[in-house]
Amino acid sequence: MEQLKHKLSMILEPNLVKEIEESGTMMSFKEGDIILDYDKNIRSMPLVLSGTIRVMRKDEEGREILLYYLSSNESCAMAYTCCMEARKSEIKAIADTPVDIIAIPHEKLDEWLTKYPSWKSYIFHSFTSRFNELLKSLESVAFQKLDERLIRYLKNKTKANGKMVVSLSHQQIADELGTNRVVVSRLLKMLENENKVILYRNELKVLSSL
Amino acid sequence: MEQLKHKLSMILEPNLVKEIEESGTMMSFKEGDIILDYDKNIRSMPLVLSGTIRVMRKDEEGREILLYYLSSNESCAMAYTCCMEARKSEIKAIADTPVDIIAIPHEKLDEWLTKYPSWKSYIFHSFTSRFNELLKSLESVAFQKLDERLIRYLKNKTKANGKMVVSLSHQQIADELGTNRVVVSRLLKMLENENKVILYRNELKVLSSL
DNA sequence: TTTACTTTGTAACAATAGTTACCTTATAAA
DNA sequence: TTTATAAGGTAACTATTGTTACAAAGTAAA
Repeated sequence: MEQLKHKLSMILEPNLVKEIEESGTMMSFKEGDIILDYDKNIRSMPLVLSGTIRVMRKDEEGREILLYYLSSNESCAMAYTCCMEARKSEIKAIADTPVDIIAIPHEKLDEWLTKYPSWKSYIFHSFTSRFNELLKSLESVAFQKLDERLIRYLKNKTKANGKMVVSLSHQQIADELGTNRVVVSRLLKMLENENKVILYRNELKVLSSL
Repeated sequence: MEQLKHKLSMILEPNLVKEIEESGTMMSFKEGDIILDYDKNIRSMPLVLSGTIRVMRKDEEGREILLYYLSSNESCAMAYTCCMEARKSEIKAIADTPVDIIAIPHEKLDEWLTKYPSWKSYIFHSFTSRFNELLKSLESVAFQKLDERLIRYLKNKTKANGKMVVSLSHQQIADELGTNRVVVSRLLKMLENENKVILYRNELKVLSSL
């Protein structure tokens, strides 16, 4: 709780931090836990205290795509809009590492917007960040070849999680990139031959040369 | 001006409409005019009264991508975030048809957010819409083949502009889809053979069978 | 009416990505 | 330890998209 106070006080005004403490709910998740799922009602917005959350979206044909990662002090703009408009979740949020969050009840989201200027800036800043992440993804998918996208993916992943080991099977990586396993194996093997990664079973290590 | 009043009063509260009239600036653009350009300071946010605006973004390598179209009563979330954070434009907005807008000065954007609930809903709703447009684009680029993307593009374009004629060269279409001219010519010719479009020079007509 | 320029059509080929099939090697379960 | 299952490696092939080159036709300028 002290950790929370300290982290948030860097960006939010004291009275607001106090209110967050009072009305927010601290929650912890272990790696792989589903924090939000499709079609559930969203009644609160998660604010990440520590760890990394992976946010996915599913299209009409059931194909999933990775939207972005949320790390410390970030919050989910998509969850926010769902809360505000009382819509069901169109996203899934999964703990990519062990995660601590504080869940803000939806009534407060709106109330604080008019009450605390720092909350307003924080929320709009959050929207801007998510927009930019999405735009970068869009550019990546539109213009980059798969090998470049894979490299970008691995870099993002290691950066978000703060460790150089990516604990995923080739199949899982393929799913997140929207391609298939054989292609990922092929490209990863090439990266290994270029001494940019080391491959293990269900795991790979990203080297600094990547 | 009466047209403006009527359109906005459907979604915004009367006092706010009055304020918009007082502090907003009406502007008209003809097809092809640049409404906002990269690296310019954005001091106001456009709210579209009539016509269609095409919003583009350029990546580091100078490649442009189509983000979305804005039609009647819509506003540009990207411009909004730029205004709020006093950043330079990262987008370009072009009149896709003759366009009337009302430009809202940036001081008001923030002020109204706390003052008028309907403005707050309107802005958040606008963010949500733009998010969803981007997500659809992302899904389209990630999962659809080029022929499907071209069809989606033509449908969007005709829907946004309200006419079945698309007045663009194959080269311009290729640029917006991030591919090259020969590919577009090839695919358009196939669509013509399937009686889904009719091709002319610098123009094509979308048929109802598309 | 020449001339120059732009747009479109098309063929031939190259590069990239996706698919199928099958094998080897870990790992977990019985 | 045997067996079953999951993960990864690789080859061969197909499909899709991108590239180059060139011809034909339309349009605008001289």
